[in-house]
Amino acid sequence: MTTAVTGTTAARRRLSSGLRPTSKVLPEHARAHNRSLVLQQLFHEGPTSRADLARATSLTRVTISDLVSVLIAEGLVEELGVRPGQRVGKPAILVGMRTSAYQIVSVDLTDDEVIRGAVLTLTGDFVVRQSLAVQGRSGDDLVDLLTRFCRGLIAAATQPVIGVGIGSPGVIDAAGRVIEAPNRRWYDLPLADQLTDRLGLAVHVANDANIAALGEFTFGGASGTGLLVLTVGEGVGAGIMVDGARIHGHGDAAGELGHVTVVDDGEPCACGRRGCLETVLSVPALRRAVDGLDTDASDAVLASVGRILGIALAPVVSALNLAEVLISGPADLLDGPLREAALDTVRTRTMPVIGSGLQVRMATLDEDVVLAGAAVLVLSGQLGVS
Amino acid sequence: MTTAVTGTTAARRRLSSGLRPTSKVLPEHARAHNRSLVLQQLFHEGPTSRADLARATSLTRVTISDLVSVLIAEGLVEELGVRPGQRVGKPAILVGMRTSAYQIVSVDLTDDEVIRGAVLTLTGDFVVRQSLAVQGRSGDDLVDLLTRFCRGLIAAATQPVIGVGIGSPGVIDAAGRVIEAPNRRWYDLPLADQLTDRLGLAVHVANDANIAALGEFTFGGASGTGLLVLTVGEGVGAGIMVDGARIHGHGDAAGELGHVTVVDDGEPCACGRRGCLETVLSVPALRRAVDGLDTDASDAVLASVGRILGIALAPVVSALNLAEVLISGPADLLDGPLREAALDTVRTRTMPVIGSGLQVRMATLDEDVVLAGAAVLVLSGQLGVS
DNA sequence: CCACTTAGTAAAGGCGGTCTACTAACAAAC
DNA sequence: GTTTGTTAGTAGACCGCCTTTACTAAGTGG
Repeated sequence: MTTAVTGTTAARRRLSSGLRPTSKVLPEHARAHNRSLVLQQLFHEGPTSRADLARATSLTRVTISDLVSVLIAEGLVEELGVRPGQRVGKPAILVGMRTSAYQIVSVDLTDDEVIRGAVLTLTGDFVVRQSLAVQGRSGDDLVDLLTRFCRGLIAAATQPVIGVGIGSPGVIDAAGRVIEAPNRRWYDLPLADQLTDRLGLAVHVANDANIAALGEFTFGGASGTGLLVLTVGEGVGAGIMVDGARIHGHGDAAGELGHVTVVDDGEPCACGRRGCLETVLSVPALRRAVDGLDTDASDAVLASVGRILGIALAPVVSALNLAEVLISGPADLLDGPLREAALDTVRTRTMPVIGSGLQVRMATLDEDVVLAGAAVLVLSGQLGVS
Repeated sequence: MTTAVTGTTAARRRLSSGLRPTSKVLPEHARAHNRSLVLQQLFHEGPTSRADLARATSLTRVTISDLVSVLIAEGLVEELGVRPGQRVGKPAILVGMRTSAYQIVSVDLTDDEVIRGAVLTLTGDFVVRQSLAVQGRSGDDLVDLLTRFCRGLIAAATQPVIGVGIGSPGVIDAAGRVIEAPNRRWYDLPLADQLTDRLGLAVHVANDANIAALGEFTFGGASGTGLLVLTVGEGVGAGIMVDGARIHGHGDAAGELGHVTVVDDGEPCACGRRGCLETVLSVPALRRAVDGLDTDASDAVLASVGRILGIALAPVVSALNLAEVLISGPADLLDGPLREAALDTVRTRTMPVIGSGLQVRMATLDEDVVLAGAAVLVLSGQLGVS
């Protein structure tokens, strides 16, 4: 039964929608993309022959040879001799990324009192660590201090530095402009641009909790198609990757989970409201809650916090169809009844399709997540690798 | 005070992470991209001169002329004569997209009992509507019926059809393969490919609730950088756009909000669990809840559902830093105390940065959201426009 | 030793953009 | 009425990027 209703329903459409900033693409951008493809392959699969690169990227051997020769000339890639193991045909010459020939400078501004920094190889191995007391500095003073700190790290690097990555609390846009970071008294500050000028080196800046997800994705082997990394410290933050990309959000404030109300009429929060996730899940709050309790009682408390967390996570996990939730912070508090209760709660509060495949586990990079994430920021910004 | 801690912390990294399917880019892809850029501009801004297109895209006038001449040859674009209004210099010739010279076929499979379809112009105006009783068909039978229905719509089109868009319940991957749609008895069915073969036309298939977000984005003027469209009908679903892209999720099941537990020990749900969002927010549930109540009592009930919804949405809004939540469904139930309570609840349960900019309003496309969204699927798949 | 296989390179060709230089068509100034 | 200046659009030369085709190089296996 086919009802034909030739209609003239006037569409009430507003076609002139917001910004659509997609910009033009030139052949040279295609080249850059393919170049990144080669580096990505070498980065993740290790030494590979040109022919194999061609097969993996579906580019021709000719193009690969050309790209590789440029990368070799730049010093990013080197020939590693013939591939061992006998096969038919001409033996392949392996080429590999010179992951220890360049280094990355990473800075973690999460802590209010101390700047932590490191020099890393391209594979995320730590070469040098430094830290510096903030001593109450903020605003421009802090930028100056940060600049000096970066210079020190760059000087401490034992190989050429390809860029500087910085993870900071606050709302930071995709260009590395700090929209607001109250604790640092930074408002509408083009931090990445300023530091790029001062250091003469590419500087990338992003929210600390957000890039923790990048760190776990690239160096922790986490999902990428559906990952939430919950950073539990003085406060609670989150970084999310879905469909292979980091989520920024409408106002670049994605991941601000710490101040979602989770307890009605709960404890007062530093933000002025009550019952925020931070009032139960931050490290100080947890320490206070379990202080002086025996194991059983403490486990019960931690499990109850885990259930609260699970209730808050369930809608997020469902909405985004996440594959993994990683928790980053002190394992003695988080990696036990709390984590298990959170997982159970999310599972029971979501449909099987969503919950059954979900993992809730501890982050693998511990207190280095943010430094690792900042390194990924540089890797992906400078080399297109992550 | 700089503490140098030259470290050898062995990174416990697992670089060989999951799939990284980014594929090669050729100059012709760049061409296609730039072509879409031109169409996008014409689609949203209306008739434009070649010179203005060049300025808007930052391509050169030469390139624009070339692209436009191809588009004219294809019949997608036409010259519209000299731009009215005197200015210095040679008068510009306006070119515009021939939005009514081509049509789109859209199908909405949301309803279990009736297939709804339409022929639309490229700007989303309805030209023809048809519907067809399902009469209990499912599985391959339903595919056959759907095929015939599409043929009928294509025949009913008054202009050449550029593609077919289909919105269906269930889990559907990016290639239009139905992973599972239990109500249709479709499991692991390459629906888009099959129909493309049978119809000889590009067919795009995606989850109905997911593409509702696309529809509201393109034809409803919604955000695109942070949008959640909640579809309330027999069930409850959602579609999400963040950072300009639709979210698919790890298992292509993003947006499955209907079966998140929101009431502890609540009503039993069709899914076998209890207290799912659907048990309080679906249209049948709402109708039952307000049946026979006077206005005040009914408003109170609706507001309480709104609060429940707000509690579930708050973590999602925070995590994604959404700009808008649109509710699609019967306005008499949804657009009153329910919507207002939901907005209030989200505002009070999130930090000001997140909640203050948030809008919670009714969707603008009513029961045509899914058809509109399916049209956007085609527009964006075939022309790169949305 | 010779066929076969695989790796890598060289040369020619096609596509896609830019840059430069041109013509076309108007307004305003003299 | 001519000149000047501005803007729109096009033609040709050029460069970058990838492909196709054809080649050389270097091994295995009969």
